[in-house]
Amino acid sequence: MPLPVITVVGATATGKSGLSLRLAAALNGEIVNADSMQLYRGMDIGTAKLTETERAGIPHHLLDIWDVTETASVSEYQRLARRTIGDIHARGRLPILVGGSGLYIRAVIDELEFPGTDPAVRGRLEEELAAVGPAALHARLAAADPAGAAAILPGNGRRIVRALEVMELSGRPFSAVLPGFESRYPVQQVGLTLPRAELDRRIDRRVTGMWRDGLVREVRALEGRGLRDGRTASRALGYAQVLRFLDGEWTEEQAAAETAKATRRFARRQESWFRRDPRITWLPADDPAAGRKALTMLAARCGPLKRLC
RNA sequence: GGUCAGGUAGCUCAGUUGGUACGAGCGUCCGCCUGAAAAGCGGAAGGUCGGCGGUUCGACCCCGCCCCUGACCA
Repeated sequence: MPLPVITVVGATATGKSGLSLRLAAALNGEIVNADSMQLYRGMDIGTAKLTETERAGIPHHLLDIWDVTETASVSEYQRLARRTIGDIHARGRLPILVGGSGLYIRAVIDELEFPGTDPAVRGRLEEELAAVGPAALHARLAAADPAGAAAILPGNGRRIVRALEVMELSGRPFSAVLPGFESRYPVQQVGLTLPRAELDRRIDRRVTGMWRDGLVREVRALEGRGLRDGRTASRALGYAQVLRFLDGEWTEEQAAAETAKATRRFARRQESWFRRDPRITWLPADDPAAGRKALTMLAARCGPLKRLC
């Protein structure tokens, strides 16, 4: 019989970390990070990673496992997270998956399979993309896999390349592996929401705080460890903007303003991603009783809490 | 007080030498999404073209007056 998993999701700055601590303490839980950028070592301030003290003795998993030069991989994350969840279950405790990276969450809790990748094939397709543009590649995809092409907009070069790569490597249409919402674990998902105005205020406050806490210094240090070569890490919110400041392209004030702007945009995308998952139960993040309500909700859904759902 | 420039979408600006505003970027809202996902891609809604009068079949574009902004001169 499969064992349960709790998730805490929602846009950035809604208080997921805080809620997860509360749930972990009350439910004999351990926290599994599902934030794609907190996976990186040394990216602390800009990712609002909980400090050791803030973690309050509650075990946190999958933080600081990648070097900033490594390209992120959902597939690798999926493997690690599932193994971690298995370990937590084996200890008789409750895994709480927390983060704002929607695809990462789904990769863990749903039946998603990621066909392999091949640097040579990928590289060749990317060169081709640069040469002929996305429309031509999209046409080719449409000819081979109409359903797959329909799921990707013609301007989205990156995803077209991946679809062609999957077809070339697997010999199957890309559309053969598109997912539904089939949970792999009995999962209870808690989502935190905020009114836009309040969300934006919190984002501004958070960005200001990051600058005050030394984000620029952190980026400088990471630069020495190859941040600029990192395909994923160098594009992270805050980090990308500080790099442009260090390049003299932007003033420091501009970099901060652009970070807040990009973060607002990101938060909209997160909401739109999570919104369509019907399994999520949403709670207002600005409700002081949100934590208690989450626990009540979980208790109602799962029966006596001691039995872990 | 005078001269000049300018007042067009929430913002920054294009544009028509008079014939229903082709607008663009940003913002906003919405959506998409399987090995880069804090990435990538798309759609929509927004305008009495500063105000009032005049000329004209017809004015955002011409004329007059007024208001506002900026620069310069006094």
